[in-house]
Amino acid sequence: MAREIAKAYEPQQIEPRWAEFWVQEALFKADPSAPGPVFSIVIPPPNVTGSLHIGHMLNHTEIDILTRWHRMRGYNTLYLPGMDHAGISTQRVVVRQLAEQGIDYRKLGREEFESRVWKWKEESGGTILRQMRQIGETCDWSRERFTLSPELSKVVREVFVRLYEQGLIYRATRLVNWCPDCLTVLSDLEVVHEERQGHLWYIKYPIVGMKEFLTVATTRPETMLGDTAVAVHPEDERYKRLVGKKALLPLMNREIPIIADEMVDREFGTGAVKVTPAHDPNDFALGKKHHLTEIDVMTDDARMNANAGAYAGMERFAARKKVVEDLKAQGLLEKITDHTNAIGLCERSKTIVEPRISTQWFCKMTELAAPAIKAVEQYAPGKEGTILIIPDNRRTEYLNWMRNIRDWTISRQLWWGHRIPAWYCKENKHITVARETPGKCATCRSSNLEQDSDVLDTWFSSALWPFSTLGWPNETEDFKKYYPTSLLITAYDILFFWVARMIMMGIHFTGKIPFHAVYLHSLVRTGSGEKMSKSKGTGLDPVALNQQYGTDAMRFCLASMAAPGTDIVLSEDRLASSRNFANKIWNAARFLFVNLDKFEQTGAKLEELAGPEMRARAPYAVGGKTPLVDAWLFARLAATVEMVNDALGNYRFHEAAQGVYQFFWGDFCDWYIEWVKPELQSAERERATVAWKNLFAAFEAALRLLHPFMPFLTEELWHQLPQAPGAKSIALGRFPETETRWKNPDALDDVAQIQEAVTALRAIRAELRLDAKKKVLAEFSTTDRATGALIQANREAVERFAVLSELRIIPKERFNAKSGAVRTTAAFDVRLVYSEAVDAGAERARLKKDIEGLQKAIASKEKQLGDETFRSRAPEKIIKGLEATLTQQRIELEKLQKRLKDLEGESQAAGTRRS
RNA sequence: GGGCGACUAGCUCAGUUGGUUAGAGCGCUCCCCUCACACGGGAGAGGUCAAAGGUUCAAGUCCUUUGUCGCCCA
Repeated sequence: MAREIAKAYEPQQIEPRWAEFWVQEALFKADPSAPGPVFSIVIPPPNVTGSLHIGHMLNHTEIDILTRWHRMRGYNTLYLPGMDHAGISTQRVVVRQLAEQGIDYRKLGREEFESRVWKWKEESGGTILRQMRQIGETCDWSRERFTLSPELSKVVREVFVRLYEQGLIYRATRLVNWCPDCLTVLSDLEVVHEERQGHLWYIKYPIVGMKEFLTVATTRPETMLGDTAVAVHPEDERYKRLVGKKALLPLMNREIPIIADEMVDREFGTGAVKVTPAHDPNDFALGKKHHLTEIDVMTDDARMNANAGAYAGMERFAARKKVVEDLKAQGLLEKITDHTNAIGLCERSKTIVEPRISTQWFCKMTELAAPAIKAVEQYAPGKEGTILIIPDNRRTEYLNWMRNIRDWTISRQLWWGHRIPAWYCKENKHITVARETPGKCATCRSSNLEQDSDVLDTWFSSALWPFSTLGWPNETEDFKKYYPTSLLITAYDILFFWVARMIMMGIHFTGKIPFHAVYLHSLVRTGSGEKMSKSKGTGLDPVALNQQYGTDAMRFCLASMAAPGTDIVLSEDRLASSRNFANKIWNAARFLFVNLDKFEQTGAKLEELAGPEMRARAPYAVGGKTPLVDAWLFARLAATVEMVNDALGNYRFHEAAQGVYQFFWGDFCDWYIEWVKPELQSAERERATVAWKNLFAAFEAALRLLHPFMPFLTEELWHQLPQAPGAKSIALGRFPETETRWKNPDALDDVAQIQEAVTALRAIRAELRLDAKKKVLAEFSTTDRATGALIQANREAVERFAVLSELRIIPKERFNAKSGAVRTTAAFDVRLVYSEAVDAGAERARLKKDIEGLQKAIASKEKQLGDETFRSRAPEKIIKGLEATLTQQRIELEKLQKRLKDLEGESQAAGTRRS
């Protein structure tokens, strides 16, 4: 049967087919009752609003590589997909859409709004999950979860109630981070800091009863309208006499006390600061300490309220401008200086966060954090209940953050999310927290109840994800089998948002860690090193790039750059090189299939030559002896397999990817295929058959090795090879393990030596600019008999690789190093017998350079080996190795020097003749 | 302000416990459309490993200081 295969690799033709196949066949559905060790991983739930960006692509590539790898190694594997309801983001999206239709969401009312969001979610939410199917992620789609589903919402409520009953959730009035655009409170983590160029305004506050002023410096003059004190440092000699007196607050004409507190920084501004307890965290603390009044001068959307007197109704920055103008007009503005300050922005809307006094729900963290710290601190391989965080510097970051953790604001003034299960009775404002909607107040039995209107922080439900998705609090089969999960892979920028909270909640509620290890991967940056951003238009769109270069190329590219701890700078050049790799493999397969037709004409059957049972017994021997290059190929394969398994076990994706690349391209294509081409056509039936079997066996094993990185390409090609009856997918095949019988150090050495000879001969050709097709005579000489025999035995291959008419192996005495073009190594000399003149100048320059390098290397070794302390302290192995290398280098140097001398003699002789 | 990281070839990056002439991909130079592949083959050029000190028989690798850039926390 002739196999039709396109000349070039066209991912667009093959990817959709397999993506659909994997989903249709439900190949990756987990079975808790199946045997084998467990590998389970839950997706870091992407936002329901999101679409696949390059960061997901990296994250999912790593997850899927490890998932496929474990599955192929016989693990009972679960990769659980799902989504996060993304409170603020989703609400913002739908509010904006409604606004575009001229609808004010508040007028719709809560219920109607919620149903609109659900409708939006069903229709256009969850793009990412569709994209994940497209890119062939091996999720168990039957176990898809959503944080706001009825099941998971029940878990959220259960957890909230338990924490409340345990005293770990409480309601309090605090100064919180308020986003005037999202109109909700934010946790500390949702506020991002940014350095901005601003000003310091120096404002003169008249002192009551004195003809003096106290000048304060502030970065936010509009907040002065809410000042309730002025503070100085108690030791500050400049102001000691003023403490206890009153200042008259300009513009408001309110008398406020001048207080002393050690919190005041004497170096900042004038050393005197205005105190606005309702609008600044430090001032809030100061206010509590000194029992100051808290005057909130703003509305929830950051306009000045009635407490701001004449400024009421003005937007905060307009108010700032007006306040400054008015102060100036009254002669109370001393000066304005430049000042850089860190301002807090809402992570979502990028609006400047307003510190604001507000009653919210909080989660106590120190108690939850303690065991979560311990679990990471006490990590040791195999130690029960401990968690490995890699890379190591992230572990330190985690511990530092956890040790200084602060209470978490968990309520949000939104409509989209898990509504807080707390009810207040209208009469007495008693709080009732319950799993089911209560009929009566738990305290006063009033039936006049109203549920808290707020919802929970989205991250509150994400924190439960590793166990809520598996059925907790029920002891389900899934929970028993797959929890704790094996691993969490996520980007390091959400270490605190997700990972830390998952660990705390996991341990607290299940008594077990949520995962055994956390691998934190890098961020993908743009060419200029910035974090990719859709809004700035600097993000690469993975979907478009997958379309263009192939998902396999994208996966391989990301994997090959994913060194732990380093950010990835992705470029299209790099992507193209991965695509080229895919094409290389495609064409190697094409070579097999194209040539197979010829072979089949002799009556051979591929199924017999390359079926699974046959492949399993490779490498094959001819007349009882495995051909050198076949032994070499399988030895290289064994080394690669070992390396890849080791690298993947240690999250060293880049090493694994580069190992496969090197094997497939360097060893398999560049050397092996070229080497065995004549064998495949050999008139000797046994030789040809053996070559075919080994070729197929190695290729198929390499496909399985590559499969986790390039699933589509390998699936496509695998199906074109003869497989066992009923074998459905390469993804369910076995990942190669190191076969001891493949190992063969002698074959590795021998082929390396042959390659060295070939390279030397090719180098001479290149230097002489010989026509690539012109066959020339060459001589090979060595003092080592084994080397001579080796080259003799593989003469045909060397002749073909170096395009020689003949390679003569001649004794050293007969080797004429003086004429023709020569290359020399410690082990052998080669020479092209070529009548035309060699460019002696270039040859001399090259020799001199090589000699210089060798001399340097030799000198440093001689110095080292001559040192008694070195000899007494360095390990035997190092000394022996050094000595061996030194001997080789001395031989080589001597030969090169002789060659140089000969050349110089020649040119001198030529010069003499000329004169 | 506190903590962390990076600086290696023109570019983007590897380099696991200190140990024998420091590697890859892209780009560059030269030759070749050889019957799997020009998304290819072959041969090359290119680095005093940011700077200065120190520890050591031995430093890209460990320590200190400096410079430049970046990140996290407050």
